[in-house]
Amino acid sequence: MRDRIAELEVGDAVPSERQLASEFGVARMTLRRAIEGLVGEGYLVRRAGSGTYVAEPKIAQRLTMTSFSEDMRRRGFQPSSQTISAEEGPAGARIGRRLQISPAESVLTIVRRRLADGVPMAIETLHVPRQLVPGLRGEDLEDASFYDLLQQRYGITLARGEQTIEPTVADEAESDALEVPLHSPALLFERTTWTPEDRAIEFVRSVYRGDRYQLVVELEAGPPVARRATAAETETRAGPGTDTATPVALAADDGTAP
Amino acid sequence: MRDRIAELEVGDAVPSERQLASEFGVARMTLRRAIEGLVGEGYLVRRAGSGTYVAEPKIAQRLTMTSFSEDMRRRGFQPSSQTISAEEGPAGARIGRRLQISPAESVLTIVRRRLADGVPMAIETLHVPRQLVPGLRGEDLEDASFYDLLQQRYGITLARGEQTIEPTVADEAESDALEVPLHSPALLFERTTWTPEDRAIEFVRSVYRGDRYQLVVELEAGPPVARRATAAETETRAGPGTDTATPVALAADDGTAP
DNA sequence: AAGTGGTCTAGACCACAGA
DNA sequence: CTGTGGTCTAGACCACTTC
Repeated sequence: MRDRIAELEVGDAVPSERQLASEFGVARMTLRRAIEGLVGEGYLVRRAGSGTYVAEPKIAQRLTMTSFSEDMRRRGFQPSSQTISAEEGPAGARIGRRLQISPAESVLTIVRRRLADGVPMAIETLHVPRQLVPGLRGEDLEDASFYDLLQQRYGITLARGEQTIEPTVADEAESDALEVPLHSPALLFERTTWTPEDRAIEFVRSVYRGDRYQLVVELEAGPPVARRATAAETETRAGPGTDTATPVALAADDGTAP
Repeated sequence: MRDRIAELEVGDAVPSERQLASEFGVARMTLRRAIEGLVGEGYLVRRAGSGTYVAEPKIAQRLTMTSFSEDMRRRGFQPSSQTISAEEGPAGARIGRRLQISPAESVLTIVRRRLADGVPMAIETLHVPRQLVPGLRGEDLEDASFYDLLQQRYGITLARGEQTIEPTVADEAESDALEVPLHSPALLFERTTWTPEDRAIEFVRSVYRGDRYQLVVELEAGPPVARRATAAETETRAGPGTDTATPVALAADDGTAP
């Protein structure tokens, strides 16, 4: 199915469900579910009564765990990367806790400067349990992709992550590296990433300069007004109480009704 | 279906699909789709081979356009709100552009201080086209919900919004109101919200104090490695190039495969 | 072994788009 | 009017959980 639509241009109509079903030798309902998946991923758009079409590449094609490089390209910049330092040592209490390993276990710490069109955008400090990436050196990450390396050299795939975002100001080292004045506004990101088996792979701390980096987020109205009202809930919460939307901003685009 | 599961406790097993189907007098496939919807909304969880269960109320029950109040309650605080000022006047170029109205059209501007457990958390400046909310006064929003007002008094529902997030530092007025030192790190949110008919309803500018407010975001791996590769794309983009995940952080939880 | 969700089939009727 | 997607039906087999 993916191969089939790969041949089409944006805006082209996909053959009808009935036609594709007989072409693939499956029932229409079965083919329908395949299309549903592709619609959910943003590759196709349905128009009732008319047909199914190849979708415009979305500005935010399901922004899930996008890489720095891909994000920058989408914004129209040429991404690059400089490894500043690479060290190895015991995790310590804080990093150990984040990576769910013993504080004594060895951790590889790599600091990279990320640039867009040659302009420094962020300082990224990456911590990885050493035993997960034997042989990895700092230079391996020069202008390269850590996630690709994980996948290709170590066979590690990532499933999910949790990230916190908070404002900060650039300290001396950061303002030097980012080439911004001392105490400039900046965004601090901290992220932990896990494998499908719930093993923590990395803890990353990134400082992005605030004058050049902005998060853009699409909001969607929640499900109907349908709410489950168990006895317990009615006690704890005072009610839905929707007033002005709070900035906790997540887009969920699953193709179903808003 | 919603009524049916409303009677159950968290963790309870829902009757089997076959049973519910005959109970409602529909085919199993039909009932299945109903359940799919509820799973997508986070009310139910399926366990293959075992059954379908009433889900834990999620920490982030589909974080879509959550209100300040609801967000604060979820974080365990008691939200409140103080209207600082309410003025009316021509939109001007900037606000007019954001609200897609003429710069001469009258706009209601309301400044509110948002608190959690009595502690100032944010300063929120709300701009609404006057003609959409005739009779609305600043006091109406004292400890009240703007979205509820829109819905109930004016019959306006909201469909989607777009929001930008960037770091900033508190200026004099902001640091006074937020009770933080001058030039403390803060988050600046700017949001425009639309109705289902694509009419802009509000433009909101919020400054959140950085020491007490943090965004937490769950990341998900994208769709398989399947990518559409049209000729045009191969030219423009240098390739997928996944390296370290960039902080553009959106959770999409639609219950389908990651 | 029985029951569950997951998937598929081969039909059917509907509302709507488009010529 | 024809073709399209949207929805529903009444079965079927599978892999899995649970006892």
